Amino acid sequence: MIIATFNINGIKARIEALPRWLESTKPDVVCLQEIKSVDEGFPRQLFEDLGYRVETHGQKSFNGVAILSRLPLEDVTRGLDGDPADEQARWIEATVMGKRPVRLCGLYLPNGNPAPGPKYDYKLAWMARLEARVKSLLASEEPFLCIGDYNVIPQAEDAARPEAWVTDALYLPQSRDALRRIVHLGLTDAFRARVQGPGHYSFWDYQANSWERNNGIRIDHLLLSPQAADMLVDVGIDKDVRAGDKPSDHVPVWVNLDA
DNA sequence: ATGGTCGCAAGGCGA
Repeated sequence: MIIATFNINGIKARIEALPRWLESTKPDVVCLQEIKSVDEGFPRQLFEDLGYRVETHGQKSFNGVAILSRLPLEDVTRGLDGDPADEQARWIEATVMGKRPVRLCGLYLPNGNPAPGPKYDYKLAWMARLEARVKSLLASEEPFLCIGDYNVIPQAEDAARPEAWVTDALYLPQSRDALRRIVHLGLTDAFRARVQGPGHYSFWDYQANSWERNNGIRIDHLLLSPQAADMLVDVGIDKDVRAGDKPSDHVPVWVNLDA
């Protein structure tokens, strides 16, 4: 089963590029981030016609996450526990009913810039809530994945120019510590379980010819529970998508799970 | 490099 994460940076702008990638890759399940649309504005018919069930958790203009799935989904929930006042659409969960049911969490972690400041405080608070949710899921002992745009560069090797990010919310020690704390609860970074070394990125800024210069960062991650990690067959980054017509600034990252 | 490029949505914010 191929499960992917893809920050599409606006569903309306990706109305051609997203189906093109789905048709060429045929993933079973995709978590989307930054749909930048309310639920009613999401072009669900387009994806249903391609064989996907569509579950959205949208918001006007900003944020917004969704799950596309060729397999049945059960127990879909929206929103991350821990702050009832939080109205930003950044979290969706569902159980994917394949050979073996897998709990799937799709997330769009806050960017946090500028740091320090209220946006950075929100990022760190959101990561604390994520940590609590992961602890709870681990206690259930069911296989699960937390995948999406984490807006965190885990290590220097995950940036082409780490020195350019030292004061950025994506790379500040507090951000990296918070992510490391979550991973060390017992999760596996699927990409790093299979691929070592520098030069592997999932985002290239639209500005300053970042793509042409390969000035990228790896911030889109698939974290697997121990039971899900045991099912890991393969991983990949669909880098070529960034060179297509009207691309997102992120590319899809995927895992093949024996599930 | 107090810009540079996008998306949403219709001016300015977010990334």
